[in-house]
Amino acid sequence: MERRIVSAIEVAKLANVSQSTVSRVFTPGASVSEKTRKKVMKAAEELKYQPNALARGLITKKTNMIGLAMKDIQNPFYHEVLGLFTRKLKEKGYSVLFVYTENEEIQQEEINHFLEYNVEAIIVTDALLSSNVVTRLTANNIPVILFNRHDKELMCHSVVCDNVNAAKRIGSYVYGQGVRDAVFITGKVNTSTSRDRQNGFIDFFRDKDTDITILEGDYTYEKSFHLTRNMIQKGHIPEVIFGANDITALGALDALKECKVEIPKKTMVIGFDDIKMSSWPNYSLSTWAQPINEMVEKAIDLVTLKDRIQEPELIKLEGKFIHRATTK
Amino acid sequence: MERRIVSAIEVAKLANVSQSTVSRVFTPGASVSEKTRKKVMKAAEELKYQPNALARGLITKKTNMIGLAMKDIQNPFYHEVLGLFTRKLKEKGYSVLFVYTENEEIQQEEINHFLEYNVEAIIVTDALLSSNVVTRLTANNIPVILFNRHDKELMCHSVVCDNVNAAKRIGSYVYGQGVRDAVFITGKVNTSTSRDRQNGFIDFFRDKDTDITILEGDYTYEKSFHLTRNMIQKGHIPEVIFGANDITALGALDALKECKVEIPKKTMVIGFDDIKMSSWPNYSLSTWAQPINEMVEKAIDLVTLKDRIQEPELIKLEGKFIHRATTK
DNA sequence: CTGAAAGCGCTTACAG
DNA sequence: CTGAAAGCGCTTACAG
Repeated sequence: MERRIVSAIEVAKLANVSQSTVSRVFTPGASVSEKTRKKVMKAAEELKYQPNALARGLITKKTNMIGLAMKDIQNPFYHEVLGLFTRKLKEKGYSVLFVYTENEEIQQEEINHFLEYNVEAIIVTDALLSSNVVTRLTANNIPVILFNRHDKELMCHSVVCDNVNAAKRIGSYVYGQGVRDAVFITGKVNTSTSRDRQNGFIDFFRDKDTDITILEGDYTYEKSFHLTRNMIQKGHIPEVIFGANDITALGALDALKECKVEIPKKTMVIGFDDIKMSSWPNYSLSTWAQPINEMVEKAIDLVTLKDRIQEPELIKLEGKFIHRATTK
Repeated sequence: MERRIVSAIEVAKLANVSQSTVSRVFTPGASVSEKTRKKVMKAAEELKYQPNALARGLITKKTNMIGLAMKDIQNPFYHEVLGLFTRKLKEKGYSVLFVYTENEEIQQEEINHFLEYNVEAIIVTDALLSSNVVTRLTANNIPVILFNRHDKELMCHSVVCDNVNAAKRIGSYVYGQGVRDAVFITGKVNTSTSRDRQNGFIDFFRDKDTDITILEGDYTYEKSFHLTRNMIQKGHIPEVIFGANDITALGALDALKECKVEIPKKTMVIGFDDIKMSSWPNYSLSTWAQPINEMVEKAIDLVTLKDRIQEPELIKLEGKFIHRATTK
């Protein structure tokens, strides 16, 4: 049994107009008389007609599809991001062609996928692209947007939270609380987010009388949990642990709890992202909330606005500190 | 600047063959001489040619796109499900057209979206469809698969974990541990998953000397947390709390902890799904692991196998109990 | 405002 | 094994 597609021709016959007219009825802005429009709509309804987006895309070269690539990780932050993108793109009439990638870098294979379907832009979140992939895409006039990542080498747009500044302000806050022994647990060190947060934090303390210890994590809960526990078992109990993201901070928090360290009295814990779980009573983690609504909107603007910016643009947004039970 | 698409014609010119031949080179199984194939491939490489999936889909009526619809919820279980679907579908050469829906029921609007792009099947997870939407889809010969939901009224396939039986076995386990006072916290009561788990649990205890209390939750952590805390504050501390899913159980667990109830000595806690967080040391939640790998595979088989089953099929898979720190 | 016609980039019988 | 041609379902100048 073949899938039967009702075409504009059938509607045209039923409505006694030409196929062109049917097409016009379904093209916003085309001139059709009200009478004709009604006649056509009635026939279309009857036949359950629906314009074929493929045929339309073929001729207009506007597919209304956006490629979204994401790396497969545990961070619920990206789940929220995905939800926002999908919804807001739909509002603007775009569909999302979705790809999960298992590699740190988006592969040519996945990009080809997008290319075959003629997506109008590619949004990459929590993953990177090699520069020749970007070059190729840009040559094809397909804008690429890095979300929550940036890379100076790459000729593409980026939308990020101002991680450096956020980390500085966190540093300033804990210093004000009297902290003289701080730990930063990194995420994956090759990510700009982890680097920026680390640099901002260190930078604030540059000429202060505070010890900063950097522990190399990988954005997983488990790694962070073990790093923290090891540190405590070696006798080092810092006054604050700042995790490169919430998941990292949560791992540290649980390790502290297991070791019966008083929180926040003895040790404060701060994360980054403000994922849903951080607000759970059991955790009540202080964290930096990324302004993901605005971030997603900016990203979408970059791909949908009429006159696209050609120069790679780096958009930084602020966000804010959320004070909960793990800070004084 | 227009997006320029390299077409088969350009490749044909460069390789000195007809456009049909170029097409054949890119059609698996078509007969082309090795010599011609090489010549064409070389030209294609040079021009960075890529067959246009839209044009191909238009003529073959095989778009290789699968529509995936999901409701916007906090449960990381669905994040894992999404990841598995995307990866496994890609392996089989399918793309995923993704839609998040905010409503309990997938709307006509979203389905139209899928229809316009001529998806070959629609997979719906954690959401429902109205029966006339399904009828319309089936009439168009587009198979619909409910994942982790089922509905007898609907003429579509379903892939679920055998929730009734799993809940029975959980009942049997805790009864064996001497439990005579059990609480079940439901999820959204209009979901088959919550209903089945509840029914299985109750069913096991039908003629046993055990009190069963049903608390109506909604699959959120917060609701479950408050339900549990209220119950404890009223003086009712049951011997086991079985949550309709892990998030629900986690909410209950945190409430118990806050009230200093000994776990699992005084009260055991059991969830359902085995999301990643359940294995975190701080929680170490006992739960029922759904066999999501197999479930996803079965679902994909249903849509990709050559001779599709016409009769709506309900596939039930077992899964297994994961014993952790919240049970004796 | 409306119709006839060309064309988007492909696949696939049909010949040879 | 290969080419010429028809056609998938649409949009869009071009006339009228």
